[in-house]
Amino acid sequence: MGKGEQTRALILGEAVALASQVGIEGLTIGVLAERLKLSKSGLFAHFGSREGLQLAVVEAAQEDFVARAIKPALTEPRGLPRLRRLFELWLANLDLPERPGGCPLLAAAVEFDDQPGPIRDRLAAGHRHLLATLARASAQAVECGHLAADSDTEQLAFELFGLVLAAHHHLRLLGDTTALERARRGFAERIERCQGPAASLGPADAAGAIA
Amino acid sequence: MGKGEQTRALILGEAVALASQVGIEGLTIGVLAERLKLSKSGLFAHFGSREGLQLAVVEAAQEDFVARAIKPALTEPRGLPRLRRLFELWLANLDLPERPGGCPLLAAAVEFDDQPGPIRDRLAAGHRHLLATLARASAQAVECGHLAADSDTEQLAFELFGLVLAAHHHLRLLGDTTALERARRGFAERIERCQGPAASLGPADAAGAIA
DNA sequence: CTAAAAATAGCACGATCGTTCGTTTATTTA
DNA sequence: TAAATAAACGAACGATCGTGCTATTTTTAG
Repeated sequence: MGKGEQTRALILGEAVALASQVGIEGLTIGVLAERLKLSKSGLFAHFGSREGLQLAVVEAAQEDFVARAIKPALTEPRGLPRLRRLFELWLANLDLPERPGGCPLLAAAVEFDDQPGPIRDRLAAGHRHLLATLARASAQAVECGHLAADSDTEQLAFELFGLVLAAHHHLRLLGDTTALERARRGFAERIERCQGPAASLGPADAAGAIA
Repeated sequence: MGKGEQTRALILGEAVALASQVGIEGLTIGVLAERLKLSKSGLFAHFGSREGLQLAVVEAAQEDFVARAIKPALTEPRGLPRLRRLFELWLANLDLPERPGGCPLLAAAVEFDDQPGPIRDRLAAGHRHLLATLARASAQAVECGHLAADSDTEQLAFELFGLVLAAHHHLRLLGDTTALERARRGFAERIERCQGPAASLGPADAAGAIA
């Protein structure tokens, strides 16, 4: 790795942290350069434009999320355990100490949801990817017999997304530390509903899936 | 109403619409003045500072939300009908034609959730108020026998919030027009869970509550 | 070790930001 | 209608924004 990519990565690390507080639109080349003790122009040269920086920040945050939440979840066995792990890691991502402002991607999604351009496109793509990952994990849980065969996995993914958003909202705006626990309860009870009387499992399988 | 308050209201109307697209932080006195064909300084005088403008915009948006969603819902009879109406009006508020950027309060909440100050305080207060309104409506539904006596109304309010947030997210970022329908399904099924086998209703009451 | 190349710094630009101030126009009051 | 008050304007300020240049330093390659 050349020196260029090295400092570029260093810049993006600080930029993602800063963006978690002030948002992607609040990111400023001057402030970022001052934090890193770089010159504005030196920093600027790495990205060619402000939008280039913003896009790079979004991509860095997305890669970080994949590395923190999605990839580790894949070590769990398919089905409910993996889905549960995914949800838990996702929640953990809302309150990282190195992200003082919460998840920068959620903030960016709200900031750019009505401003067409490459940033919005990238955010939407990542969003779709996460949604698909959730739905796939849910579908695998159905295949494994952990969830009822008639479960609507896309609806489930939608609602899990809602639980995380609500947790983020409550945690950050209200400082409500019970938010994460509420989200976990919502998850557990929502899953339970997919295992209702229609579920065609042996009791052993069902117990294993719940534990 | 003197001329001052009149134009002040006019300014805030345009400001709320603009803020729905660019956010509260994206609001600019210059741009706002140009849209209204006012001078920067003339507009500025109404609020004393940029933060004063931002705060006024938040308050105007909150009052508008109360007038659009909460107050009309109170015309419904207590209990489930009122809760249902509240949820429906809330969803309608996400996609108003005069708010091209969606709900400005949700956007503002994300923007300011980590920036202490009067704006954040005001947003948090409104948030708490809405949450309390949801929980109260749910509690009344329990009293009326529309929901099971052991329903956790605060947990319910939390999850309903999540459904709305998910709908907003999907609708605006992905342009997914099925998002509102997904939220409605989530609502219906979540309510159904509060009417489960533990519910001590006569069948007539239960049918009336569901219809 | 030296020359080519890459990375960073320094400086300046036009634009826009929020804000101040004095003036002018519009509105209300007497 | 005349005086008093309120509202809106116009110009300017210092600061900061993103960005384009040219130098200077640092890293890499031969």
